[in-house]
Amino acid sequence: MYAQVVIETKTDYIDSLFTYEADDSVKVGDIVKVSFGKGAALKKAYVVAVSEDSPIEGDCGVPETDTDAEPPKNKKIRIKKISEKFEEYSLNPEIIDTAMFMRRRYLCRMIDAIECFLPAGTASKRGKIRRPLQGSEEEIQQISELTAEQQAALEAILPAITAGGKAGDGAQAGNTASDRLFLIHGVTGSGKTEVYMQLIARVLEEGRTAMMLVPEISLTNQIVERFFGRFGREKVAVLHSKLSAGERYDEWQRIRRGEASIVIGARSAVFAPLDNIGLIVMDEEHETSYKSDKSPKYETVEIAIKRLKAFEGTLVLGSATPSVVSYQRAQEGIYRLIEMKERYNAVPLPMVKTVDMRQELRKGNRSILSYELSAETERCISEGRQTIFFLNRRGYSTFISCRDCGYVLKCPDCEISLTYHKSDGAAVCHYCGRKISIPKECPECKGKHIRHFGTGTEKVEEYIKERFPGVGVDRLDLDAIKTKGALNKILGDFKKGKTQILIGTQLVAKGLDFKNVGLVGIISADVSLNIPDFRSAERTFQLITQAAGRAGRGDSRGRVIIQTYTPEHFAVQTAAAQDYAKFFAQENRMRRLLAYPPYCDLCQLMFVSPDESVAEGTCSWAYKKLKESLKKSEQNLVFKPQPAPVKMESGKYRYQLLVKIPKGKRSDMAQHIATLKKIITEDKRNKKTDYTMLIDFNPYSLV
DNA sequence: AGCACGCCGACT
DNA sequence: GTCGGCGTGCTC
Repeated sequence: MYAQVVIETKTDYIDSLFTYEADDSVKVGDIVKVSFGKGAALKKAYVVAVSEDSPIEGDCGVPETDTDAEPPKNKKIRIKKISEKFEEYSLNPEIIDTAMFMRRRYLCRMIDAIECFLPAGTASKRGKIRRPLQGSEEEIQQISELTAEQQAALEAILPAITAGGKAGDGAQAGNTASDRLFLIHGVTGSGKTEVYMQLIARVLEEGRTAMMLVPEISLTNQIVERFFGRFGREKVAVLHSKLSAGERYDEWQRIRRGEASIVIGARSAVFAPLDNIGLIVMDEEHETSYKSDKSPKYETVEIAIKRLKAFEGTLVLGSATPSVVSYQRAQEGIYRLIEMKERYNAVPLPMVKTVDMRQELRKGNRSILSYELSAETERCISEGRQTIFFLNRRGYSTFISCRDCGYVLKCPDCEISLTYHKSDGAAVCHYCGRKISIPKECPECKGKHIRHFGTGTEKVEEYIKERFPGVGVDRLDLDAIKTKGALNKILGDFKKGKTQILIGTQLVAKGLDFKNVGLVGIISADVSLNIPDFRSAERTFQLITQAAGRAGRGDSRGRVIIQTYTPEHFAVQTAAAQDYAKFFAQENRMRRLLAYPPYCDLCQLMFVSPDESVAEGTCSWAYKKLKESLKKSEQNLVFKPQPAPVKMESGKYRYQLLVKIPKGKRSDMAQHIATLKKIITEDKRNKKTDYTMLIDFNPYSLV
């Protein structure tokens, strides 16, 4: 009996499988301890395959996907024995299979994929179970009558749940994988959460388990409380990175032992050790926090689908503003689309007005607030209602624009807003690297007022306090909530009415439910519109829609004012009209035309080194190597090396390659990149140069 | 990453 | 003579 294992190690070089002699009890997913290399200490290792007969014939037992598995060159290999079994916990074949999927999809190391599934922290010495949200309240809500749309959504999804998980039956019932993947497009307040909860209840009745994924759970204790109230504390486990290591460990064990059958959490909860998963819900599916920012840079929905496959489970994505990629998948029949258009409590959607800031300038108003937003704020204050100001300010990024006509400098090749680079004194396209000198006058209106801009929430706060003296003003952004408890204080003060005006970034746009907000002011819709990324229109639409959703959640209708220099932009117009279908149609057409996702995949290869010439040199070298490995007709898919938009980060220089991968060619290209990675690893070993290559498929931000 | 092997200079 | 410097290479 032999076992192939992945060794727990931090080195890049060891990303292959090693064979050990094992006794019959060893199974795939077991964790063992082995002696490895020269060292005396035992290392942890994860069993990914077992076989009866002598496997060392060139490591033939290596899983099908492992392209690295070269036969050892006639060197005799001493097969060691597994020393002991790690008894505290183990993984299982489904988890190992998903980890191998991650390795080939994201080109990460096997050990990094496996570690996603492991608990942080260790067992408590005291044997006392540590549980998060111990003091929180259970919110009991009586289940009121479902709306027709909620009912319809349930009826559409329930058959998938009842048909799934019965090994073999699925296919006979005509139940294909796509019949178990749903996208709910439901306006804010259409009652999606109630639908989720009823589906989960049904899954539990079937004796299966469920996952409820939300972006940034630490900001939304509300939903945990609702789940505690509905399903009971014991059945629900909470997982996210803000928990202490101990709490995470104990929750993880409760899940693994089957004590908790519902997991609520942020993206990393998709790795929870649930078995027999019947349902995974991803609320606010368009949120960027579902993409991991560190290696492996996985897409939560892909892990969810992969895991569900093993159990014939059901996926439900929900959003008021689905991502273009997801909605297109629904158009193609990959997801089944469910529309929910009515608001639950029949409060009309807010009145939305767009203010053209160019006109304001002509009227002589150079301040942050337009006359109208200023006047509306005053009215709101006098009526005793509250105001939210929204500004999504990106720290370092600026854009270049004509103050007279609103024209924004864009790359003629990529249709992407150009970024001002001080060191170059030029406008640079972050996609193709093209540099353009900044024109003295506007190419559109010949105006002489071409400037780059920057206003953040702090500047807004300062201005508002001056403009409305004596009014309680607070700010909610990442800087403001650095200290513990600050978030709850800011939210609490606003809820109690201690503060009348709240200024914030996306944090104020997400899911906050304040009844007394009469006005939402979007300080500048242009901030997100002008970031140099092909998704800037999509993000702008989402942010405006979400921010607007904060107004008028009580009994009376709210107002929304959108300030912008580009009122004619379709993202602003469709958001103001609250017309997702129109937005999608136009954006989707553009993506197809320019061959951006969902009509291709992008891959970013980033070369990082403390030595700039090394970063630059290896990037160029890799560019050559990668092109060489491709067919002539495909070589134009690799863009020239260029310094990353943020050229230096924490003392290291960054150069990048972008690869545009045509639809359906992702795994082919991944093979080429995997080969490149191998060459790079060898090169590093030989030359001992200090650099790393980071691989990111469909990065969420190219800046 | 560790860890041992191995081939040159300083020291009891 | 021998101790130990860290350059080199491997890990089933």
